[in-house]
Amino acid sequence: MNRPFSNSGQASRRRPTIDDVARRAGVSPALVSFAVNGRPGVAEDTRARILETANELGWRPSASARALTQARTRTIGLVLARAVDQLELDSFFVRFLSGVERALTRADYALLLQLMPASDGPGALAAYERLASAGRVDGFLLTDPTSGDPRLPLLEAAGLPVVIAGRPVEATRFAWLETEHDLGISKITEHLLSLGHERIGFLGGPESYEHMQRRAERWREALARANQEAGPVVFAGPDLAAAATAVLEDSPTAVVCASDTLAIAVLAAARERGLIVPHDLSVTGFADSLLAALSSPTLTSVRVDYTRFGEAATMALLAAIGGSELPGYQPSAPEVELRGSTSVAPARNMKISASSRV
Amino acid sequence: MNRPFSNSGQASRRRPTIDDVARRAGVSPALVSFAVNGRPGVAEDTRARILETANELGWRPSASARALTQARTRTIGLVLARAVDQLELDSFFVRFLSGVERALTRADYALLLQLMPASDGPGALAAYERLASAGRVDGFLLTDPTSGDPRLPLLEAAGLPVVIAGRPVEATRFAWLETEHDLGISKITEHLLSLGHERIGFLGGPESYEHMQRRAERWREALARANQEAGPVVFAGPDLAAAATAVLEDSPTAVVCASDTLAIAVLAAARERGLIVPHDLSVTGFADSLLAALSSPTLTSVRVDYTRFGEAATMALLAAIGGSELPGYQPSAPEVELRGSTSVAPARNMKISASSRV
DNA sequence: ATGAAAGCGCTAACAG
DNA sequence: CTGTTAGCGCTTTCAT
Repeated sequence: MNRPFSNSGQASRRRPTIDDVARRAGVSPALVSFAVNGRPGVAEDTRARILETANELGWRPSASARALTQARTRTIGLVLARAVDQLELDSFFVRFLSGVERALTRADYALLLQLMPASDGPGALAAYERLASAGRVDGFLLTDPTSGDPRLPLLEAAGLPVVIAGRPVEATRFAWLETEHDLGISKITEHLLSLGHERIGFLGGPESYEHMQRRAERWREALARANQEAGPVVFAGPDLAAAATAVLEDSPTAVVCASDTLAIAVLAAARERGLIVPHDLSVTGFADSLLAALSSPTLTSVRVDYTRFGEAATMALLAAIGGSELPGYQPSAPEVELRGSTSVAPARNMKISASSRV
Repeated sequence: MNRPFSNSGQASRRRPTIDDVARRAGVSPALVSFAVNGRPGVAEDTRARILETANELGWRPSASARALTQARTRTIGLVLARAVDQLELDSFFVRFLSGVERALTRADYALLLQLMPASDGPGALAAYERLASAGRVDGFLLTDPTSGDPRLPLLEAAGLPVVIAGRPVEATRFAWLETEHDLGISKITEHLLSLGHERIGFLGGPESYEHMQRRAERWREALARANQEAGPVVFAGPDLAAAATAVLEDSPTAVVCASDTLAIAVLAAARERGLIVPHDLSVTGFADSLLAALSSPTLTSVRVDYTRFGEAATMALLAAIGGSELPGYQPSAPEVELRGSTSVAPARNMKISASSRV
């Protein structure tokens, strides 16, 4: 099936340069530069003539030349170190990315994306190092901060602007911002409590992630507030199915999952165990992905606006790069989307739950 | 939750330049350049000393400066114009991307990724135009070719190397390569036929995509070979649920879906209709995503090696950029992964299907 | 084997 | 308002 037709296109006529435009418009290159950069001090008609000429020639300033003179590439870097299987079903990244792009496009910036096998920790570090020392990007967006995150010292040494999308564990001089994702866990746990569940488990992703620890914490706190003992806690490794099976071992009546994917895995594990969801077991997801609406049963899940998060993080980074005041970010509260995977606790199936605080 | 600690890091000491390295090593800048670029004609010990000095200073050639002199950015562009919801559950892109990155990293190239709302057709075109005319990339990778694809003339005019990941509908001078994804549809349709199904429907994604048309075609051909009439055909728009409902209207006993997501939607629609899968209805997916293994029932699906596809496409593009011979690509045959969503046709539930050709 | 010098395409003082 | 002159950091002839 590999039948290339011919050569794949050569840059025949060379791209026009600012000199071509200047000559054609009968002005100096400098004036062209001023005109296209919207600087004051260019006669209106001259500016118009210049822009028109530029258009005729299809000329735009070369990003490379510009990068050299301004010491700015108009590019930011994002290194994603997660297993392909993980990324694939994780609505976070796609949504986050689309927010990033939205902010970037407005500012005429571009995104340099580097994907890395999650296993390759040193590889990811090297990627940051490479991009930074070659001056390929003006700054980095960091996601998934961990405790003892090795990227922080590396990037502080590199002296590039960085914004962390998430909450750094150790102190850092980098700006960071975070959603109220953990509030979603509090809410959904409280919801389960209000349904009468008395044995609520927690299934998280990799424990090294700060956001996973925090979600577990919120779950624990919510139970504590209700004077309940914590149910089983499992942090999943690569084998989601095994983790899902493990969390069910202690027979919880409900499991709070830190992602929709994990929740789907629990649904599958429950089925194998002969449990009917939500009759015998309530399960909640996180992220409210398309998955949640399509699964069987549909998934009660937490919705967080990751697109706006990506947008805000990017705006913060652009501000840091430009040396301007960091814009504020007021995260919207996560919402619990009630669907078919949750109901009153098994022992109380006959009762009517009076107060469903969500 | 937005509590930046302080300013987000300024480039304190300026990055070292080639002159710094040259001075420190007691040679000329030119020699440093030769040394780091592995050119012959540099004494071994001199080269060693230079490289060591460069390392001490943490110096690497500036990508911007290099881009200017070599008229090459070492960056390729990929513009993705799909709705976030679509991307989110589509294993194609993540896998394809990871293949792209694999090839890129080896060649010390980087990826400029631009995400676009699918709705914004002109926006995507403009994105190509912007990246090309600013010389931000050395070439483009195109996915999802459509009939009358407006990107082709635009990019041919731009004179940049392009490789199409997919099969262009109209003739183009760009190289292209394609998986044997459609063979997967033939296989899976034949499998359903071997199970005795006599009313097999097809649910595809947007019909404008060449690969969707082709899959539908293969499905139809497989039925024709078996002297069967084609069952219902639906190409889904944004509302997957509606499309899934529509394809079930004519009561097929099996539905071949062009993606796992569509298949999951059919599972949901079937449930609503009171159909038991696979007892009353067989459903097949495409892409063999994690989803297929986690859904309920698990999904019989087609596995295509999209990672290798992304890698091959990228290698082809790099070859085109470098002006070297295009490498060959021998796609591996897609495999059908049998799972719980398919079984013998309802009318023949009592029979034993003798020959399961997969 | 090494160095000097001229650009790559643009922007940024500084003059006029 | 507009043009001239230097670079930005690197690569690349062309000498030596």
